[in-house]
Amino acid sequence: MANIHQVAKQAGVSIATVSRVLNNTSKVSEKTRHKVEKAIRELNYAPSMLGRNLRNSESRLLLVLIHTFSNPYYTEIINGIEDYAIENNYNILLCETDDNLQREDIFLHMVRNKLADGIISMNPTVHVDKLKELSESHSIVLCSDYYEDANIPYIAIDNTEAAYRAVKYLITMGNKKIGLINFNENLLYAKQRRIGFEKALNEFQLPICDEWIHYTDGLSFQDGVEAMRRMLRSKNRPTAVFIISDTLAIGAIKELHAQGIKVPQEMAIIGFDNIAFSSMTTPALTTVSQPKYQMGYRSAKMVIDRIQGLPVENVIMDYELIIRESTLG
Amino acid sequence: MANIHQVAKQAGVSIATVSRVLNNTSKVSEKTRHKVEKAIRELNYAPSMLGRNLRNSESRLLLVLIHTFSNPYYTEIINGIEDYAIENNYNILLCETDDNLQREDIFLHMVRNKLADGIISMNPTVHVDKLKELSESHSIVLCSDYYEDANIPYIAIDNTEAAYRAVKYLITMGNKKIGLINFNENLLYAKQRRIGFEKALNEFQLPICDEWIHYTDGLSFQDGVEAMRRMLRSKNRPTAVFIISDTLAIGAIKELHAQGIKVPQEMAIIGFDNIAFSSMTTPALTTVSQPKYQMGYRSAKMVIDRIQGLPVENVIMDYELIIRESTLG
DNA sequence: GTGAAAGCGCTAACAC
DNA sequence: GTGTTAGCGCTTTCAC
Repeated sequence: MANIHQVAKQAGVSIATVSRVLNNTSKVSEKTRHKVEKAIRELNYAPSMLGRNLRNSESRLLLVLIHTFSNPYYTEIINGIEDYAIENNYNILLCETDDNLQREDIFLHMVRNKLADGIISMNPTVHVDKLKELSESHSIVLCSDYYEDANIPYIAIDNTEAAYRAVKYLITMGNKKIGLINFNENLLYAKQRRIGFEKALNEFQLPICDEWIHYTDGLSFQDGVEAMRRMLRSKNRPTAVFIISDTLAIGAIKELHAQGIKVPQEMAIIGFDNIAFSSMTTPALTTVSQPKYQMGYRSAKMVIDRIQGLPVENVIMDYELIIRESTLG
Repeated sequence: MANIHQVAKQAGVSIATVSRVLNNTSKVSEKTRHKVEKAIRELNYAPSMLGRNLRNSESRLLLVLIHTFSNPYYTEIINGIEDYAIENNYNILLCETDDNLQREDIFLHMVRNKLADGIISMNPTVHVDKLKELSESHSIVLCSDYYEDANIPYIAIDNTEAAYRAVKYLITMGNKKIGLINFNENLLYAKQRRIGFEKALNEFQLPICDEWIHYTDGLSFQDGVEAMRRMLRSKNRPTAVFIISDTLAIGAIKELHAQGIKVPQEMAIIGFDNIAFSSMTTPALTTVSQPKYQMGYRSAKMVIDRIQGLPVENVIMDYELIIRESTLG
């Protein structure tokens, strides 16, 4: 493929002029512009980003760190990130870390190697100290999961409040025995949602019963099945359960079906995240919806602002309670 | 951040030697190697991929073209692509085209601009002529959806045969009235699956009834709901339906639930793709499974082989019928 | 085993 | 309005 020299030669101008035409960066006479454009067409020339990026010392690539592609929670966030990125001439590199610290290291190195200009991390298992250190010299933001004292800009919802609202809704529907299926509390959001859960029960002086609280090791459908199975071993059962993620909740409902327990008549279920499939299940799932697209869009803006040296502030977004069949008798 | 010159200076060697240490490319004495490594550590140096890529005139980036992230069919394919890519020091750029030709153009240009070394296209709506032309000078392969006469290497399953097998299974289960929900036949696989469907019915001399064949405009859950709703308007109903994609099938089942029709007792349903959620629905979905991870892994190998100038051949993979509750009385 | 130097393709400062 | 030139950070050929 042709390079800028050949275009310059063909058009009878200097390479500087070709560059000016390409980038519209300073005045070029109509006549020379036409000559250059003609040469570009004739040679089927496309400028090399390799040269441009080296010269500008930027890659215009953003890293998006996630735990796994297959978690549908991320898809809409990624759409938001991508839209803002493309609007601003950036591309995104989706990085799946799979709980693998070595793999995570590869990705974090990419920003040191100038292969990426910034990072949006949605990866709860990330090595916090490394990220913190990297954040001092590079542009990093956290999306939807964050660390309280890390001094890395983040965008998230108020998880405590959202969980509180969800459980309060279950209470106002007449439930007095309310359970919780939660994930590993190493994750800030899991801890916060448990606190919100307890806050609501305390406010209405309802019991917080250990038999009704179960933790999972993962966030998969199967983890939800198993957690509900454990909960159902007890004779004393809650009439409603708050489940920290939709995928877990869908698994829990599957197990309730299997055991012939009617949802919501015998047990109401409320999830969290409003993933696409939560409206497709039978019964459709009541859930807490985060403004996922917006969170992605704004986190992309945050990281690009940081790259350009602009000041960036933490953002707390609004959430919404989506009421569907799994809580409506 | 330090560059190779500063490391060379600090170590008291030439930049050539630093490069040799970095790339292990020719013999360097133990002593100088140590000096260089020490300097690298002291300066916290990381080589710039920008310089390396320009020099080597490669980006080590692969484009993966998909229609939309939110189609869960792709997630496992992408995992396969990513694994092979990372093993071979490539990264992948996921490109969502969203039926937007302009956006597609941006992505196709990236390979001309040297920002990507190759393309794996899984995008059925792609502008075939452009892709064909690009494929003459660049490394492109097609995964799971392909064009018969395009002369672009592809990897896929035998859709006709797979559909035939699925429908034959419905017949052996005793169904004599079998319907089809299909997608736009501009897509080769949609056409092929319809042909397989008809082949099975013809073989057993069963009727192909227009009332039982419905087409959708999209591949979403809601499209499935609506297609089934249309099918149920007719008094004369099939006892089993072959649906071309799991997401559509899950929508169809939702509508059957809503109308109080029991699956599989009153109507058996078989889907296609074996997406993760197809095992989570109630009833769990019988479906045709493609070896998605392997298809991704091998398509990555194909495109990297092409980049390196190796010969590449089309691949037809095996499929599998996964029998679950939606066809088992 | 090591160094000097050319050059990958581009942008931008400077000169005219 | 246009051309000359330096240089972004690296790899590799050619000497020695």
